[in-house]
Amino acid sequence: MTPTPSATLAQPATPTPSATLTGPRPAAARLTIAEAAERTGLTTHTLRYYERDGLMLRAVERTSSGHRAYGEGDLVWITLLTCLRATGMPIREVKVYAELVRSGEGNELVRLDLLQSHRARVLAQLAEVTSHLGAIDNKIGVYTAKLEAAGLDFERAATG
Amino acid sequence: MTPTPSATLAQPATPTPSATLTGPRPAAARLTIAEAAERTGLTTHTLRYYERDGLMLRAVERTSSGHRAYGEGDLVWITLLTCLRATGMPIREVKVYAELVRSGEGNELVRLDLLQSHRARVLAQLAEVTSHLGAIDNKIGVYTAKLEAAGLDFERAATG
DNA sequence: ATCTGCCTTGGAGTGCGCTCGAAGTCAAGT
DNA sequence: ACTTGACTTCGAGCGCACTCCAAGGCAGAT
Repeated sequence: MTPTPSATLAQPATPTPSATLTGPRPAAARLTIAEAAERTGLTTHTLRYYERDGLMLRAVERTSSGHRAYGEGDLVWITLLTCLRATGMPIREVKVYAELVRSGEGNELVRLDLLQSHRARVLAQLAEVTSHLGAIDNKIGVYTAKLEAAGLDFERAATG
Repeated sequence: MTPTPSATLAQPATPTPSATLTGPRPAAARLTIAEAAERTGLTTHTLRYYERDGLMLRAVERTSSGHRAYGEGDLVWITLLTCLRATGMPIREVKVYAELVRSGEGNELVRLDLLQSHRARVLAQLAEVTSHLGAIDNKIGVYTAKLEAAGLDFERAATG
């Protein structure tokens, strides 16, 4: 394939000055945008779009050449984003949540509220979809019965 | 409110020549588009859009003045449309289904296939949403615990 | 030195599903 | 006769969430 993509970035123990910015741990692995895309199931386009749109907690780190370098924390956050988005939270609301988290401690109650009302909406929507699915199941039952009957007719005709 | 809206249309036993077109029954009640909208939960805009877009089985009947007059069959069909749409079937696929039904008997197997693969997709999506909801529930649990702990601290501080 | 390939940016484009507006018709009420 | 209000059509507009493009930068391989 291609040469190791994260050549300049993933030097496991390099004492880069920015290492201390992320935390006390020496140096976490950094991923290129393509790798992050693969891990998260999003496209690179979408990852850039999310960052542009303010859905990330902070700007993603960069290598010396300006390429994005995703850390473990970024991936964890993107995973949460994906949960919220996949359950139907609009981007504008995800953004609100991100802003709350970004602004630090003290608003946990607001965040909880936001998550809980989202949860309620999701439950309602699950119930609705399930009920509509029931109606579709009925329809499927009708067609199945119809075709089974036709099948019997056919069998009778073929056998008789 | 407004005077009886369906004045010209809903004359229960009028032997209008078009009555026989719908079926052997004398005269089914006909609804204005506004009434149909109210019953189905769609807007009048959406009802017209669906018809324009070929989602209806046939053009909705009209009064002498050109107004739409929805019959029971139309409402039943719209209800099915709503089930399909609410479970995430794209309009283009609903259209395919409508075309199958429109083209008469003989393609029941194809219709069944379509409904069953839709059903499978819906089940998959329900599972996905449910699983992501679980992750969100965890997050909610974390915040709840955090706030409960803070609440205890607060209580201790207030009491002590 | 040049080629390859992944990355960067800002901005434009796409697909879906409505949603709305303008201009006009019709029937009933005053 | 005129006003009101619900309806008609056609076509444009909108919000959402991507998705893509053009032009360019940088690093490693040949």
